[in-house]
Amino acid sequence: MKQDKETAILKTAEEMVRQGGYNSFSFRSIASAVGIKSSSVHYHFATKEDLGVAVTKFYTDKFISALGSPKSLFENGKDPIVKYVSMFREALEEDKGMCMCGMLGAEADSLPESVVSEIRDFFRRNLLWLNEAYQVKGCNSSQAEAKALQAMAILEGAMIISNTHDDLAMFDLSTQLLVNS
Amino acid sequence: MKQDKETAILKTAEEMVRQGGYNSFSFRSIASAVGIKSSSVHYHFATKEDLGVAVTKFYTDKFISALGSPKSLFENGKDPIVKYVSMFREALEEDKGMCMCGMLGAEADSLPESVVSEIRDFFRRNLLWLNEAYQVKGCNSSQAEAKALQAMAILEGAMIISNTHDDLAMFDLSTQLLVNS
DNA sequence: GTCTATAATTTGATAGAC
DNA sequence: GTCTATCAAATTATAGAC
Repeated sequence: MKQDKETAILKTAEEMVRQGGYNSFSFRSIASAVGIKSSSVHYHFATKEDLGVAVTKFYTDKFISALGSPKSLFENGKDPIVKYVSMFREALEEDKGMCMCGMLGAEADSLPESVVSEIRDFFRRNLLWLNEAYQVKGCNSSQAEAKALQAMAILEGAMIISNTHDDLAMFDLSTQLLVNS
Repeated sequence: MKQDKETAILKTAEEMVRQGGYNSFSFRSIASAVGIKSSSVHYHFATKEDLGVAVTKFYTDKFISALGSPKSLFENGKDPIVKYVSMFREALEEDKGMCMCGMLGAEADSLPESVVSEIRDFFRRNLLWLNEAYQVKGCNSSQAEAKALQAMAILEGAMIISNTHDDLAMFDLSTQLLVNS
């Protein structure tokens, strides 16, 4: 696997944000984890805001890519919503903490506007995906839009509760309505 | 309204946590907002962990008290779930940011265990309330337990999404299944 | 690209006067 | 209870050598 320093920095930042939020990572802690000095992190990302924007884009692109298209999932006999739920579940299971944009969305009031803009882009793209998924499953456009938002809310909330209690069963019970329908 | 310094500190801390999380408040920022010096804040709460525990208890007690009992709400012709949803909505509307324990729950992996324990207590007491509410509305014990958890998840997630977009309509659409049933 | 060194600020926390 | 004064550590960020 290709692993240049820039990617290593982004991966480390992602992990730290998902466990403790925007204020829980520092240039030094990332540098230390990657095996370089903090000034070298600044070489790749001039300011914390720049790094915040970059890691949010990094996370969103990776997440959307891993999903595939709702239509092709459906055509292969897989329920795209079940797939979507399992993506969140795996993130919890691997002990990586919260959905990064759920975490940052909670902190939005205290974050730079450029970062908030990227968080919104995460939700916009994910809601589009879910909307398409519900239409593939037979919903009309207006039903699909509402269901997409409701699914997103359930998943973000389920992550919070499950993360707090370190209990995957709470995630499963919270999201069972999404999986059985 | 009685407003001793200790309460003023807790109120300020609550507001800051709800907007930016555990790492977004400092002894100095609280002191400045309350009109005292940081050493005086330390007089009331020796360590940040102590203050974190205290503000979480403060928030939970206030939240539960404001709810009233599901049974008496129901007997007065009010749907306890509708009341519960409106409590979260008002918090968003007054621009106070996230549910404090939703915020802290997201950050749980990086918080002192004593604080995490209080966050869990918030969820435990709220899930008990919701459980009772659904039983009052006619659910059996097992249905009520699942519905309580699902309602909590929807509300926490709806707050994240609505907070990110600064858009109450997204909260309303996310939670409409709770209100219409 | 990475390093050393350092600046300027903020942080949690303490000692001791009043 | 609140203050002044202070500390040690951590923070974001920059300058300049290699």
